[in-house]
Amino acid sequence: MHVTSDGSYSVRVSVRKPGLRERTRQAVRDQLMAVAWELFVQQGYDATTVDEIAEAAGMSQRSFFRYFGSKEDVVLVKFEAVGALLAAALVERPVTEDAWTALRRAFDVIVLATERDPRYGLALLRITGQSPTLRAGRLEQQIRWQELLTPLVAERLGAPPADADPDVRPAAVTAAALACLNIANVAWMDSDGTEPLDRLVDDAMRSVQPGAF
Amino acid sequence: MHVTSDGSYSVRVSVRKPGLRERTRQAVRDQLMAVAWELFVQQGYDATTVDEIAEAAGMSQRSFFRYFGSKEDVVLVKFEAVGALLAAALVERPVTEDAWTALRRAFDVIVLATERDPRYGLALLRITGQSPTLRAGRLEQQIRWQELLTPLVAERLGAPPADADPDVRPAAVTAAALACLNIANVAWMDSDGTEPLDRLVDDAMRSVQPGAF
DNA sequence: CGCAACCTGTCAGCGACTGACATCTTTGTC
DNA sequence: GACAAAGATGTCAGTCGCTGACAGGTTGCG
Repeated sequence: MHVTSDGSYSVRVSVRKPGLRERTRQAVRDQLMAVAWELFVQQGYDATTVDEIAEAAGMSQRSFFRYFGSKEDVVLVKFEAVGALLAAALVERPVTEDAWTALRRAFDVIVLATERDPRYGLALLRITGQSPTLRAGRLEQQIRWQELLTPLVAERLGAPPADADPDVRPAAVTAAALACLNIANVAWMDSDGTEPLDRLVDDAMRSVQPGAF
Repeated sequence: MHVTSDGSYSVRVSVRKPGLRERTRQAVRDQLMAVAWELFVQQGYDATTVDEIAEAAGMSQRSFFRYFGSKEDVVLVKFEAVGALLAAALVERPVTEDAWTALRRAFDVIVLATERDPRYGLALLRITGQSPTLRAGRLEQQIRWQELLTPLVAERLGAPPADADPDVRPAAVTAAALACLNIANVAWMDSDGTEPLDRLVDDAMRSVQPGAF
């Protein structure tokens, strides 16, 4: 909040147009991500130091950390947006669909994006699979997705059958579905993108889906 | 391998009795874990430095790292054994049981251990929930469990229905079950151990179980 | 114009972790 | 019991990720 000379307040609402400052900031972020990406692909994640990235982008290490909270963030931010996309796709599904099917269909946004540019997805999975830190970070991101999707799944499941003070069902269903997605992704990566991701996700989710046994 | 003066070889087989050396080594490890545990409980994981742990155990920081690969390992080794226990419990289940039920029953070894000493389990979950590093490490451990259990689940599922070059079903089922276990554990912790873990695991796994919809 | 907000680099420091070296004890063998 | 290999330990120095504090420059806006 900023107090003007006449004593009135001008509160910044987030509906303001980007402004040059923020746009440059985002541009730098993007460039930093691009530079880091290239280095990671070339020499691996662990073998690349933050100093290298910063220097390649023409700035000090300290400035790098003003744009990203940590080294892994440069990669992991790529996953952040996906959570919101997934949630948006899920609410779009017709209410008549059961939770499991709706989740499967929501995953299509990932499947389609991957099919559109398999090499990018492949590289992303490979890089994030390299270091334990990154593997862990990806899992953490999945937890965020889960937290985002669970309330939406809860609506579809309806009220719990009985007392059940803490209803674990929505979280369980969501987590199970995400686990399937994850398995499919790994299998897809292991096949070098040969196997159709579409089918892998289907297989994974069908094998757990209600009525499979 | 050791070459003796007459030119013969004496190869050490791993079937040797513990020996004082290994026993002391294990004792030091245990003591290190105990000391660290106490410090973590008292002042938190992040607020505790490796130097503190080492000093409290009467050794140098360097020596600490000769017993544990990393700071998080001191806590995470506690999960290592559980994987083997889980696998052992799973093979014990009758072959007539379907994979999902067998997994549920295998999880009883965790449920029972937790009910026997709830405070320990509660503290363990709380500590590992503190730092992002530890949360991530716990997830990594679950991946180990998954790798251990997947082949066993594969046996129960039998041959894939058709071609299905890479059969994702065993991994999917295993991962989904572990996800349920995880959800139940978190819910149990959130309830401060009030809710019976037994029921939470049941609820979580039933909600995903085949035939639930 | 002038001022405040923002961005920058530099320096210093912490904490996790590692390699190398020297020292001392234990262990197995003759 | 002497001897040599193997193991354990401490110290030192160094890397890397990350952070706070300070000083100076640039930009946006009234």
